[in-house]
Amino acid sequence: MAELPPVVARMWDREPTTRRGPRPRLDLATITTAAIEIADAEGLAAVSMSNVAAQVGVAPMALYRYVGSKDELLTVMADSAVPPPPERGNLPWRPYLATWTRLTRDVLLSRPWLLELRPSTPPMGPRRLLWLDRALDALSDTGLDDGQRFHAATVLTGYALTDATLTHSLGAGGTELAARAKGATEYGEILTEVLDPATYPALSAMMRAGLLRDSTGWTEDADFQFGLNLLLDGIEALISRPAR
Amino acid sequence: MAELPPVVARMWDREPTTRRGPRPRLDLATITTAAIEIADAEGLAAVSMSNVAAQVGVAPMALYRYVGSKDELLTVMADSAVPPPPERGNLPWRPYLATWTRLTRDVLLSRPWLLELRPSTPPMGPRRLLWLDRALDALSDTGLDDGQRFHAATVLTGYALTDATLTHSLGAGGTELAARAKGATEYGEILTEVLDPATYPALSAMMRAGLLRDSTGWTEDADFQFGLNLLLDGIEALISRPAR
DNA sequence: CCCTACTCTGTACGTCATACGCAATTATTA
DNA sequence: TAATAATTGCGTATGACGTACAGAGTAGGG
Repeated sequence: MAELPPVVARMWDREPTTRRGPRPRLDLATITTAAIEIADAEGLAAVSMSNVAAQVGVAPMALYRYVGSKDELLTVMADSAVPPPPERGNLPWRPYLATWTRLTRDVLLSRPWLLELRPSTPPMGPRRLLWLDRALDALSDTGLDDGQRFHAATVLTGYALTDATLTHSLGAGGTELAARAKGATEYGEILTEVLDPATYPALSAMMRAGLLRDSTGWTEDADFQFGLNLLLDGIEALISRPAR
Repeated sequence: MAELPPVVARMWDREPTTRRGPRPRLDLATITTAAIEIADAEGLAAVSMSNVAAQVGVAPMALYRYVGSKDELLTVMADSAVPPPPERGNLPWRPYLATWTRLTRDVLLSRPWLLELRPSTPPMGPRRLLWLDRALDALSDTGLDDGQRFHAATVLTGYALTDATLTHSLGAGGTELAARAKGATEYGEILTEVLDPATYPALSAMMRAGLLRDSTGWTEDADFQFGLNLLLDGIEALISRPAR
């Protein structure tokens, strides 16, 4: 039986019920909520141990009774910031996974600081695992085996993340650099200006043809739909293929 | 015409050729190479302005004549660390994009610190754009329009990134937290222990069935292949669909 | 009632990014 | 050739940050 890392234990409320010493004035959820509020309001850079401690009315070092390090706090935040997954209802796998993936992307866009958080650990928190569970459940009628379903979900998550990253960086940038190059139009202009058609034939041709430049009728939503259908087509092709 | 951000200009050697003042003792490439060496050897955390400056034999503040901030340096690193894309030869689009995606993943796994790097900007460096160009080029015979090809490439990149992240975090972890939970086996054990079958029916069933636990015959490569074929199937379905 | 485990706090340390100003150096202009 | 202007490299300084450590107070177990 594997020993649980301390933070994981606290994420799942696996603390021993009775303990000595003064009763804790905080719990992990309070700290996490405060940290998330700061991140929502002022960005991830403002999430310092001092700021979080001030937000919950405690000295900075007190937080270390609940979290082993700032990194652990960020890990917990990355899980708690995720809302519950959508209800399945009696939707077939394909439309359910479509909204599932879209909502995953929307969460990332509504909390852009989640994009700056690179998970150094596979998901182990209750919220993200709940999302995973629902995706696997949606695929349970399809005849795919465990590994296939697991990876289908992984692929969809990855797509949501990629699309959110791209959309966000083309939209309202956060960094100074991104602020300078904000907007798909300006990005296209920069590329057009910098690319040598000899070494970048396909890309520069595409740019000169006006991709990303004339935004007439362009909706990022259509782009998302496109890639999503691509993935779902792939899954469908896999399902309707004879089992091996 | 869009003004180029200063670092972008330097990445593309768009500096005026003659300038006053002392001749620069460095250039951006030297600094970047040094920074990459440090990241390769000691990890991204060891890439501080002081360390990089020491590596090239200069005072820390001297670097700011070449880079506007540490963030910019990281951006440039993220581009320079990427090798040239594979040659197309006369491969059809599908096998070419298969190795293209696999190599993308391999690059990320051979330089894990690239995974920790948040791309806050769409790719604007010469190396990454070259990769993009080759993928677009491979799709040029397929009858897909510009937007479709662009997004197909995006999807493949995203998949490589997702898979590399997962593989890396299940393999040799970097963080303390990941070190504790290293290995797919132990990850599976943790999940099995922590999941309540009532709220996580699909996932806990899958775990009890032994996914991720008995690694007999399990190769991460097969997993990668699986997801990749899924995507390529999706693209293929799109190609053979009548144009709209 | 004392001991023991546990919580919170204040202080302190080392590191980091980077703002500012100065001296040295070179191309341009007079 | 001499003066000017631009630009580089460097030293110093600052404020913020993560966190190690030690002590004081608190509550349950014996």
